[in-house]
Amino acid sequence: MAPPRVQSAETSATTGAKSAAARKGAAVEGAGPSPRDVDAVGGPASKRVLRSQGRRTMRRLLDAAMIAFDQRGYYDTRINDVVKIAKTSHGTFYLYFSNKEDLLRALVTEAGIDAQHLAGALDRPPELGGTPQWSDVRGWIAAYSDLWVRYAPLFRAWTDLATIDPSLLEILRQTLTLMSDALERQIGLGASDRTIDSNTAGMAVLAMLDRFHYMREFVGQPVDDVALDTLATMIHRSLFEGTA
Amino acid sequence: MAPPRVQSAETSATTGAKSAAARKGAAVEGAGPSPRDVDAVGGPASKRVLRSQGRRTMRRLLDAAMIAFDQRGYYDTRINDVVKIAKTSHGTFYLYFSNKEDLLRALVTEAGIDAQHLAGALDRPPELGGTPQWSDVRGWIAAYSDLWVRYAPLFRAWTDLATIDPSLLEILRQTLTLMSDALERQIGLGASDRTIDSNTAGMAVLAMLDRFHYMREFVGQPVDDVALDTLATMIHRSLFEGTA
Amino acid sequence: MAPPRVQSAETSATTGAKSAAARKGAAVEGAGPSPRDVDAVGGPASKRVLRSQGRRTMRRLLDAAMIAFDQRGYYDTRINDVVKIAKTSHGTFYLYFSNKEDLLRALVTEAGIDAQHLAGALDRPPELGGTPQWSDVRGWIAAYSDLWVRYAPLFRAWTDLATIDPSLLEILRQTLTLMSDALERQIGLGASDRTIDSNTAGMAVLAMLDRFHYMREFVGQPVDDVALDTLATMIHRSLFEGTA
Amino acid sequence: MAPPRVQSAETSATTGAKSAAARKGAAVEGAGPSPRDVDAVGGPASKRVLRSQGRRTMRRLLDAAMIAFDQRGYYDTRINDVVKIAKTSHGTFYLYFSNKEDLLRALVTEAGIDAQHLAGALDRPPELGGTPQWSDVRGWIAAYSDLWVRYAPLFRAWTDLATIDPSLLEILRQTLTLMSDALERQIGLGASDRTIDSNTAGMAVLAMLDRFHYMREFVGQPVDDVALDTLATMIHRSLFEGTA
DNA sequence: TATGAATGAGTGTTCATTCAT
DNA sequence: TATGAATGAACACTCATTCAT
Repeated sequence: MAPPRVQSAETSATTGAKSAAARKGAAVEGAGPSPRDVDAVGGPASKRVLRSQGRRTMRRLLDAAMIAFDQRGYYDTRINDVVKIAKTSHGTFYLYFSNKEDLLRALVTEAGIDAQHLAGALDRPPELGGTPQWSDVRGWIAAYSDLWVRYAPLFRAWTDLATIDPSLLEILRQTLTLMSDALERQIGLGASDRTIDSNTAGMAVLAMLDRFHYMREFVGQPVDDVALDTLATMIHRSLFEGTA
Repeated sequence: MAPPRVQSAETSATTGAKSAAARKGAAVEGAGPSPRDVDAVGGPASKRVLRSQGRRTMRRLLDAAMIAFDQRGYYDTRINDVVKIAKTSHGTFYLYFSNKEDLLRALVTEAGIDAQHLAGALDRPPELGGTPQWSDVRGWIAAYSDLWVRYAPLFRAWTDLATIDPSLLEILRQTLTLMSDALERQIGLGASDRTIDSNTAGMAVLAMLDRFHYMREFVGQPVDDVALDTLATMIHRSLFEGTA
Repeated sequence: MAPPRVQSAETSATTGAKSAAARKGAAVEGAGPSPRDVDAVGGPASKRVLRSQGRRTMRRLLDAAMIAFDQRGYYDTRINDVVKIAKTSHGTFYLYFSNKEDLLRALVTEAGIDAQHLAGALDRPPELGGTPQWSDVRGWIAAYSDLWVRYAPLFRAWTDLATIDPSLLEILRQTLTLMSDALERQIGLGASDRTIDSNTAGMAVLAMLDRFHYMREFVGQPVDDVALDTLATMIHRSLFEGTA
Repeated sequence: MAPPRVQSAETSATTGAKSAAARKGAAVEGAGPSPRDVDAVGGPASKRVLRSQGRRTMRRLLDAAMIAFDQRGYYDTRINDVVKIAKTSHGTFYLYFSNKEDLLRALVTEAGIDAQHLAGALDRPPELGGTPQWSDVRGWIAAYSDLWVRYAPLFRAWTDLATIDPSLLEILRQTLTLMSDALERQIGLGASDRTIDSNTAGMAVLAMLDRFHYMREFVGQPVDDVALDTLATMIHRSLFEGTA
């Protein structure tokens, strides 16, 4: 029914960026959107085995939630908003999720899985071996950008998600660490000098990528290829230049 | 949840960083914590002219709010929490602020003023003229770090603040732009090559600094001098190295 | 305070008056209590489509409000009082009305509709054609009296209702004008002399009827047939006597 | 300072009516506005002996209340509104009145005294002896109209005042009875036939006069001489015509 | 006598969650 | 499996009244 993504791939600014990345740099395989079929999330809240109708309803609710969070933010989203968008009823919601938090957890888990794929993809030797090249960096960035855009409502709300419940916080922390560590290892490959602490650097790169997307959106200039190229240059210079 | 991090400058983790910065790099003058006397905020919500007692109560409420936001986040803070911390009554709160949002606006305005001071301080020629040196960069970072720590609860909630009301959003957008532009100008001083779009770079630096603080706090390793040094090196390399 | 006077037509004090009127004078057809079935008020506050259960609950709330307004007056009635009488919950109330004002508007609208029926019934030629006879006048009075008694709590509160919100004021003004104009036309039928301004006279008759009911109730002598007969005589004399 | 009347005599529609009445009909002596000097209301709430400054403050509060009631109605008037208009402070209010009701009682008492004067004035033989003439009736009406206009905010709120507290209710009932009885006696002077119950008639006349003023104001056409003349004719006809 | 500040009981309203059909 | 209706705890906000100066 409704497309599972808040922004359809066709209109997404950085999807363009991504395919550009595929040309310009090395694509990070496996980081693309995992085909999100109806079974993707087992049924976080219920033990019930879902039949196909049930699975469809659940998917509708998840997608609706994503739309609602995108429009009003997590805190200002009411169960009411979600069920209205999903064109279902209040009671039905609680057939699939035990509460709002549970719904959120399901979404974050989905996003976490995609993020872990990305981390896994990062965690492999550079194209030409040895020190990562500009094109490698550009590839990471493209992949991250894609992820960000796909889950923008969750990324935007990140800060608050963390305060909502411990289990959520744990997912977030693990995902963050996973990606940060993967980056750290890549950075370690090239860092000849000891002026740079690769642990710090990994997180700094992640921080920049994450917040840059948010800020650009905030000031009304969504990220484009030019911007991503500049980021790639900055990161490559700061980490790998002169280490040849 | 998070430890109450709203503290006097003397005990702040990164205050150490700051004084270190003063030694290691060039301090950015004027960016230090403006002595926050009782008159700082005129009286954002009320037209009432406040006498000294009234001003003190208002200050108590603002400080209490900062503590409460720090402990539970904006959304989970109840007016009740604020007045309890401020040791005053429910009714008194509404004597000074028309609602929670209004209170938030007052705090954000305060922070915005400090941020503008910082932006102003950034906007001056490097110590030795010409291209900014590592010590200059280290100075910026120290100043920003200080600001972040002082207003951590607000910075953390940034994303959501923006969704709360338009006037708030405007303050945030202006502040962000101001700082980003100041950085952009500094970056323009050194960028000999055109591979880097200094506008993008300015925001990227800001993004990195902002989110890095949040992430480190998030994983339980608050920012320290070592980290800030690494950031300085990364930024300096990415923007000014080889442009001598 | 005042005895709960919201009763079924069968027990109403002036219903006696009305049936008396039917004997003594010409009944004003169509002005009787329209059978107030459950669908009477569509659903003033909500866009929700109500099923039969919902409609019953709404009716319960409307009736309860009438009782509560009768007992304590509009201003001193708490939502709490209404829901207690309706034997429902606080939350349910807000499912049907957006607030106390909205509830009031629904009631006034209902009353307005009945009043318009009455005005319509007034607006027809006298029984014998030509100048209205005493029995015609007695008929008007009986009909009005019935209306007043049925909606006594609203009539009593009239003055204040007008100050509550503009939409309410508009309903009231229209209803008043409608009835006043209908009377004016009737009066015009008989007024041979120009000493009497029939516009003024129409409103004066309405004023007398309305306030007389209130005052008698106020001094503890509810209106009876004797009183209504005297009123009929006064009005008939003042407007139509000697105009044969 | 502020004129003690809500409408100054010069601009009042029916003050014109009154002086007209003085020409057209027989003035009802003693019913004019009693000169309302500063001592008029002793100090209903406090036992304190007021000095001249205190008396002035009290007067300011009473006048302010009248203005506020006129603008927003009794229920929507806050102590705050009153003290703002009186240009005094919250605390001061409670120096003179023990609460809002007390303030209201003071005003109603004032009005009650004026009304009793009017009733007394009514209670005297007609100008020419025997049956009251048109000019007598016109005189009553003029006097009543004056009273109504002067205390319009209270007359308008009448219905609700009655529900506020028993002592208020008592004042109102007495005043109403007093006037109604005076009228009844006048009517009795002329009623040759027994078709009319003079008790009913007295209250009916009062009812008409009272509500007519309100309704005309309500539809935006304040009472004028033409209207009062028509009322006089109607009342005279209904009660005294053909009884010569 | 006057005043700005403080108080807190009382009330309206929201909304996640459960129930009955 | 789906739904409209019902619930009530939780919270925001008001405002008459008291207090301290």
